[in-house]
Amino acid sequence: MAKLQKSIDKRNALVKATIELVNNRGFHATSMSKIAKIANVSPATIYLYFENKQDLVNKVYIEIKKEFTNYAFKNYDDTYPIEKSFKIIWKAIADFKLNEVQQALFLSQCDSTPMIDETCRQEGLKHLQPLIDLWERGQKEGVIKKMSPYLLYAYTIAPLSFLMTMQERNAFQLNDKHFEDAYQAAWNSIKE
Amino acid sequence: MAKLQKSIDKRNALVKATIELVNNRGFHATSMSKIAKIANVSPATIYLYFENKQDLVNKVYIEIKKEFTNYAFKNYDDTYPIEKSFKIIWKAIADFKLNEVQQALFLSQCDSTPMIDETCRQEGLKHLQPLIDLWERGQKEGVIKKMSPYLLYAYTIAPLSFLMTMQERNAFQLNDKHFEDAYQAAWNSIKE
Amino acid sequence: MAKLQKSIDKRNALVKATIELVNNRGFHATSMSKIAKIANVSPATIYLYFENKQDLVNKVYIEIKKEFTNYAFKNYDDTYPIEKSFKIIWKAIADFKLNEVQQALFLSQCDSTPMIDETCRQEGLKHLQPLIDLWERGQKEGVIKKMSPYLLYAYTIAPLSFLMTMQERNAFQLNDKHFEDAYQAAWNSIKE
Amino acid sequence: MAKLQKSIDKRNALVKATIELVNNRGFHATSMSKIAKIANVSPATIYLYFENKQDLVNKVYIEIKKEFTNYAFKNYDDTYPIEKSFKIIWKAIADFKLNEVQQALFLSQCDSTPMIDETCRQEGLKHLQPLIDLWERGQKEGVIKKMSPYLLYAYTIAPLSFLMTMQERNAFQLNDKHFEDAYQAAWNSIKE
DNA sequence: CATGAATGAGAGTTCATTCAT
DNA sequence: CATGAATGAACTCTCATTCAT
Repeated sequence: MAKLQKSIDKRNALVKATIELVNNRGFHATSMSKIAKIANVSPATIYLYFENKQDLVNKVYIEIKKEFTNYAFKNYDDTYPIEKSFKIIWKAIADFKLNEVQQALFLSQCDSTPMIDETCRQEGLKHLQPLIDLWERGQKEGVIKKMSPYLLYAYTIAPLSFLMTMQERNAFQLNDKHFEDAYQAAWNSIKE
Repeated sequence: MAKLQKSIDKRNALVKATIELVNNRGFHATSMSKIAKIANVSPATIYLYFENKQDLVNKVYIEIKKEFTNYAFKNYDDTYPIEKSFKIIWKAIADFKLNEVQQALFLSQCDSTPMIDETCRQEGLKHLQPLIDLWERGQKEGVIKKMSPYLLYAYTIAPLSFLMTMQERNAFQLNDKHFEDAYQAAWNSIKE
Repeated sequence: MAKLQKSIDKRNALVKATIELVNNRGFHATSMSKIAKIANVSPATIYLYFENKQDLVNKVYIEIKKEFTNYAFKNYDDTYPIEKSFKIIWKAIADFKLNEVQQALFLSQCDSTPMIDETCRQEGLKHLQPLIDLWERGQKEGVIKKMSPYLLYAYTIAPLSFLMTMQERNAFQLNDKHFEDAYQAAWNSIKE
Repeated sequence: MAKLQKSIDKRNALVKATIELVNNRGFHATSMSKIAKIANVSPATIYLYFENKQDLVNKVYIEIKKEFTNYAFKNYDDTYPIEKSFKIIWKAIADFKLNEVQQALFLSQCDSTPMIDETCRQEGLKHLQPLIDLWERGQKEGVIKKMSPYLLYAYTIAPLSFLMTMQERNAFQLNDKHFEDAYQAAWNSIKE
């Protein structure tokens, strides 16, 4: 195998191991040596790819956040009407949270604890702009309620994080009906 | 001062210190000696009141959760009509998250990380039963959509946690208009 | 044994172990765990008495330097004539270097490497003032050559460090005749 | 450029980097990778020229020591009278310590710490033989005091190391007058 | 000849917890 | 009831060294 590929593989293994451990045990119980063991490398090797533990978790956060936003807007086309556009994005985000559970859980934990540098968090937010823009257009067209985008986010996207967490903890199982109900609830809460 | 009172004061100081540190630095950066220092006691003293670190954080979680549910239902009276009842509870919960920010933030962090024992989390959930019951009645009366209570919670209460976190990070400032918008969004998402 | 005494004993054991290791292996090969092992305490215990490794070695340096100057001036009385005074101090210093070999070697190593903070070194120098003053008086009385005190020190005290090091390395053995020769050489190099 | 020359250049760069780091940071803070970085080579390259870290510092020591003795005796001619000969050698040594400060500081640090193998130190001493011989002749002619060569060295050469260190630390600045004073002090301490 | 990637071992330091007082 | 001192274990991170290329 090419040297470069081996490098990429190792880095990926480290990222994966970090996510897995933080999700299952929490950041406080995620040590560099555990990460190394799961990724099948020496602890010292981590420091070839990341400056230190904080840098590791920061970079993982940013990368996963980028994956998330790419996923969210992958089918989005701003020529569609507002509600259709919103539905496409909302479903994509819901899909991400249900299919890429590990990544989504990791983001959720980062977003509600002080384990990530503030600057990284800001960085991660930028890529949501298309959704904000869509909402603004929707408000101008009188299709969407005139509320702060924070409220719009709180009532359409944030609930998905909650549901994903519950599902992960086996509290309940999301089925197609739930999924449809959830979309209706989201749309009802923001439509004019 | 009575000996008993001094004991209670110390325990309270420990609980407060734990919340403060977990909120500001995160669980991973909250050490027993830091807690002791902030609470103005010796590290050894913690072990007079709590078995170990896990027990400390578990007990703090349960206590705050109890405060939270007491607060949520303090004005609730199950003879009122459904929507009025829901509004009372929702507003109480919103008040808690806006006024008792430290406690609410702590709960939020506990609920989205593996820092609390699963049994404690279950324990914490039980006290929400009156709200579940209210929803069930509402559904029977045809006032509230026939959705899983997890969905109802996701779309009415979970958004408040998100908004509180944003407010805490100075991302935005909740005013009365937001507050009213938020209630409408919550109600719209679950009303039949 | 009293608690305080046990504390003092532990600190002393740490200081002694540090000197021993730095002398025999060098600063680069003196690890905190080796120090702890020789002092018969846990590595963590070191940090009850010293902030970190640098602080440990800084403090040891300053303490030994103080012992050294106390020793140097213990029989000194500034009413004696210049040469008698000088001889008393010189002999005291020579005695220190020959009798308190470990301490003297440690100082010597600190003084010719960058292992000590510059401020500590300055601090250590202050206590030599009486010797500087004596030389100045001697120069005014025309008994001592009008040279920089650095030169006076270089030709009277510095040679003793060299001889001590040689003796420690078993290169040669200082006897009474050497001792007398050395004093004469020192005095000849600075007398008017 | 010839391949051989490039090799020599690399080795020289390594030697220079080692001296620089040991002088400025101390042996304890001089790592192989830092040496490599400053010398602009890969860490692995060091091991093409030196067996390991100890071998590197040993060899640098011996080489600089050889430069030092070459310098010391470069104008020496054993047909001159004793004092003239001594003066020539002393001034050469003083010149070395003032002009080749980096080399001289490195030797000084090696000579007062256990960072060099004992055998290397012995090796380094051998080349001083002409000075020892000169002193012996001087003693036979009754020009130089009948003292151990260790004492003669201690009072003529060792002070120069002290002065050089002080100058390097900006404690004071050697001028021509100091230089002359120093020679007189040296000679006075050993002349019959 | 030269290297960047890799690593086991060990560095300094902090931790949760205990215990004599 | 309360403590400061003490510690073994574990932490993050760096080191000297090796090896496939």
